[in-house]
Amino acid sequence: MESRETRIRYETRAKILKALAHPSRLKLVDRLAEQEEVCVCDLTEVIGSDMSTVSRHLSQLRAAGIVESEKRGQMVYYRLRVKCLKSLFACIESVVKCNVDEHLIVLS
Amino acid sequence: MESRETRIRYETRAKILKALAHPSRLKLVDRLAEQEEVCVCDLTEVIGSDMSTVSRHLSQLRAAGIVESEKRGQMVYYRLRVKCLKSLFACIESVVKCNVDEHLIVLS
DNA sequence: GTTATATTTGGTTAAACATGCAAATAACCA
DNA sequence: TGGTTATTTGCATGTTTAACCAAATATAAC
Repeated sequence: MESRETRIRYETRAKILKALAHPSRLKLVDRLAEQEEVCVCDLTEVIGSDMSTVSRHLSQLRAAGIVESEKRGQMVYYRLRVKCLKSLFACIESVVKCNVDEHLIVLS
Repeated sequence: MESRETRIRYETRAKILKALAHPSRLKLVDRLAEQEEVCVCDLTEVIGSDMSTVSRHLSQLRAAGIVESEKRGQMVYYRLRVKCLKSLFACIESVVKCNVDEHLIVLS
């Protein structure tokens, strides 16, 4: 017995977490946390994949409301739309630390 | 130019986020936040999927170090291993709120 | 207008994920 | 021992994801 609202709430949260749940996208967010805005070409260098791949990662972050973009000239600049990432990552890190402490190896 | 440590750090974080990035697993975490420990059978009722499916979701959360389990008798009890989920979800919620405010509909 | 640059989108392919059913385990009960 | 309950695992299936290349779009420069 679950209300439609409840279901949507969990799906919405999951969608946002999923948007963050990829090494390249985490790296993009980290890079955007250092500098107000960065163009796709610079972000592509950071990631080291094909630009089309990076563009799709950025689309996912934008669809989740984590970043926003603005085109100026022939370049597209992305910036973070969310300020609380630091506390979120602090939590993730505490999981990591706890895993390491207890020798629970998460990464294969 | 990326060190092995850096790569592993992002992969580790992504793995934890991915473990959380599913509606059923978020619901499991929410349920476990209300009560010290809950058996698989009760969690299965909360989710409403096949018990085998719920068991696999729980394995994923455990592999990421988010929950831990203990068998007592014929039942297996799961409990949260992480205490900071509240601030993590607060961040996710702030993204949701921001999205709603700006009429950026995240959910199809 | 033509050419070059930045970015996104279409198409394809391989890998990962989610799910349910059935079978395997394990513990308890009679 | 044999039967019941709780949980996990093997297997099959359909869905989603990630990646790259190539093509489309858009803007700037000449």
